[in-house]
Amino acid sequence: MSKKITLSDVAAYADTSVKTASRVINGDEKVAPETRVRVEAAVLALGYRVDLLARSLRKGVDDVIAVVVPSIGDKFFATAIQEIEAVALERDTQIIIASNHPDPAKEKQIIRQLEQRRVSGLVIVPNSADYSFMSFSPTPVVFFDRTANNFEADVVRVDDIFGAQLATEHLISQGHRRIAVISDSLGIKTAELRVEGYKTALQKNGIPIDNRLIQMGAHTVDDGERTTQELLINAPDVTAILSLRSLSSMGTVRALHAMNRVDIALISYGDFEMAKVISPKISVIDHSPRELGRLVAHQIFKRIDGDVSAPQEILGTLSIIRRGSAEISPKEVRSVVAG
Amino acid sequence: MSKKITLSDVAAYADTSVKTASRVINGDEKVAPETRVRVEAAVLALGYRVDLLARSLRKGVDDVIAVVVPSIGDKFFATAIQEIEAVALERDTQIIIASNHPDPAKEKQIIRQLEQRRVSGLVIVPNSADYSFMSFSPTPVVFFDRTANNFEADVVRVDDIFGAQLATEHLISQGHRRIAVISDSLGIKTAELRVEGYKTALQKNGIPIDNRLIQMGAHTVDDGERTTQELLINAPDVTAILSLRSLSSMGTVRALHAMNRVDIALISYGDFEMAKVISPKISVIDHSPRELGRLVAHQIFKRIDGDVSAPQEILGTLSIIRRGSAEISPKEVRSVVAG
DNA sequence: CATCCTCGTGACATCGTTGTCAGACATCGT
DNA sequence: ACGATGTCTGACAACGATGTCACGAGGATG
Repeated sequence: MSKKITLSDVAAYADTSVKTASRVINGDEKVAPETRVRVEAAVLALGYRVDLLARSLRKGVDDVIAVVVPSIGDKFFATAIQEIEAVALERDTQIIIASNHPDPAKEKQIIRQLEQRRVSGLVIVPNSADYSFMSFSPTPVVFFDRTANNFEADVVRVDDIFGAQLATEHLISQGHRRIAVISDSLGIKTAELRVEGYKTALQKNGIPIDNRLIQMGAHTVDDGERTTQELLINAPDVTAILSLRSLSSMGTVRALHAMNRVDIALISYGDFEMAKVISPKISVIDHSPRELGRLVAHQIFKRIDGDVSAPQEILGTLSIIRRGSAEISPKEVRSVVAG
Repeated sequence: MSKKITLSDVAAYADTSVKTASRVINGDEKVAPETRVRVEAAVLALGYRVDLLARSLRKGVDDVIAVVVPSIGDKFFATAIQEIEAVALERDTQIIIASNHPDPAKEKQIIRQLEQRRVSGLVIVPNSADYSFMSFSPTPVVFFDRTANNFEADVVRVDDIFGAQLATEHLISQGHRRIAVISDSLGIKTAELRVEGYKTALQKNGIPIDNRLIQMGAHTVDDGERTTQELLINAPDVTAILSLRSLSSMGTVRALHAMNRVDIALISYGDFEMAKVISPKISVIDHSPRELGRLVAHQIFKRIDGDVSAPQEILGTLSIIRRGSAEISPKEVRSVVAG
C-alpha cells in the first residue's frame, strides 16, 4: 500500500517548507502566487488530503457536534437530527449521534467520552435526573426538547404547558367536559408539563379535575392501546381524549377502532404519519421537528462561535392541525347514542 | 478556566514518567503495583481524562464509524442506525452519521472528508452512480441495503428479487392475475431488483406482463396516493397491488380508503407502523432493519479487526407477515360486485 | 563470578498539523 | 543613502498521546 501523503511530502515536492504548504491549503493570503501554484500542483500530483485528526488536535477542538437522543428510531428525533445535519453540512461539521443510556452512570460516561473527543458542541435531550456533572465542561451545550435538571444551558423546545392547554381548550371549545388524558410517566419533564397544561385548561374553564381521567405510563403503542381500553371501561362517560405522545396515540387509535368508538374525540400532542391517513384523520398539536432541529443547530453554532450571553430558552412554534378527529362535539355523540 | 490536564501533569503528580503514566491508564501489565497505585491516585486527584483525539492521531485510526444513509428520517434507516449504535457502544466506538447528497460530487466530498477523519469504518447505503473513487481507500467499507456500482465490498441487504417474488406469488396464490406494482424509480438498485422479482413471479406462473400495471416514480406518500389513483383509473380490472416501498404504501392505503376500495388486495414491501393499526391490517414483506443493522455492524467490525477475506454478500431474512390485506381473493370481489 | 534474562522505568522520537517568531529581501519615504 | 515598512518564507516548538529502545537493578544460571 502507498503510504500516507503528508504536508511534508507536498512541501518537498513543491520545494518549499511545510509551513508554506500549510499556508496554501489554508488559503493564507501571504503567499507568493508562484509558490502557491507550485504547492497546488504538488497537492494535485500527490493526491494530498489534510489529516483532520491532526488538525483538530492542534486546534484544540474537533469540528464535530454530538447529538444525544433517547431514541434515534423515534421519528421526531430522527427528523430533528436530519435538520441538524443539513445545517452542519454547510459548515463542514460532522455529527456524532448517541443514545441516552437508561443508566445515568453509563450516560455520564458516554457524555464524558464525547467531551474527550473534544467535540465542538453537544446537543442533548436530557433524560437522566442530573446533569450537574457537566458544569465544568468547556464544551457548549444546548438541551433539546426538555429542560435539564441542575444545569443551566440553552434549551430549545416548545412550550409544553401551552401546547397541552391549547389542545385541551380546543376540546373544551367543542363542548367536551369529560376529557381524559393519556401520558407517559411523570418523571419525564415534558410529560409533567403537558399534564400541567391540561389541568390548567380545565381549571380555567371551571371543569373539575378527575384523576380517573388521567392515565399515565403509556410509553409504547401497545401501552397506548391497553391504557385506552382501561380508560373507557373505568370511565365510560369520557367524551374526548388528549393523547400526549404521538407514539401512544397510535395505540389509542387502534383501541378506538377496535371498539368502534367513532364517537370519541381525539387530539394528539405530536403529529405522526398515520394521522393523515386513517379515518377520521387525527387532529394534532404540531411541534415541527424540522423547525426545532434548525433552531437547535443554529443555537449550538452560535455558542461555538463564541456567544457567551446568558442561557436562553428558545421556543419553537406550536399549531393545531384540525383534521376532524377532535372536531366532534359531545352533543352529537349523545344524540347518536340516544337515537 | 482551569487548563487541560494532560498525562504529563499526572506523571508529575505521581512522580513518575509520562510513559509510565500512559502504561497505567492503558492497563499495561509491566508496572510495579505501587507505581500503579500512585498514578491511579493522581488520575483521580487531578480528574485526568485521555484525549481521544491525540490518541487517535498517534494510533492512526479513530474509533469512530461513519454511516451514510439517504435519509435519517426514514424509519428503516433510523432503526438500523440505532442497532449499529448499540453494537458500537460495546466497543466504545462512536457513530458519525451523514446523508447521501443527491449531487454525486458532493457525496464524494463528504465521504472523502470522513476518510480524512480516519474513521475506522464506513457503512454506506449507495446512492450515487459510481463508488469507484473509493478503491484507494484504506478504510473498510460495508454497503448497506443495496449493492454499489463499480466498487467491490461487503454488502448487507436482503434478496430483493426473492422478496418481491415472494410477495407476488403470495398474491397469485390467492388467485390474483391482474396484479399491479407501485415502485419508485428504476435507477435505484433496490427498485430495479424488486420489479424484476415481480416479473419473474408472473412469468413463472404464466401470467403476462402488462406494462400498464407497472407504476414507477412513487417516492413519497403523496406520490403513492396519486399513483394509486391513476392506476385504478387506467387499469380498472386490477385486483391486487404490490407496493414496493413502505413510504408509498401509506399513500396507497390512503387512496384505497378514500375510494373505499376494500376489494383490492394489497401487500407492502417493507413494514410500517401504520400497517398494524388500520383496518384491514396491511400484510407486508418484512426485512427487519434491526437484524440488518446488527449484521452490518458485526461485519464492519470484523473488517476493522483485520478480516481481509473476499467481499461477502450477507443476506438478511425475509418473511411474509399476513395481516389480512393481502389475503383477499379476487373471486370474493367479483361475487360482491356481481351481487 | 561472569553471564543472561526479566522487570520496571524513562528519554526521546513520532503521529500530521498549525502557531510563533525571526530573518531575508524588496520597496518606500525623506 | 538610510532606516522603516511590508511581503514572503521557514526553523522550530507545540498539541497530547504512544512506540522504540536502552538502561539499571535484581535474580537465575552456568
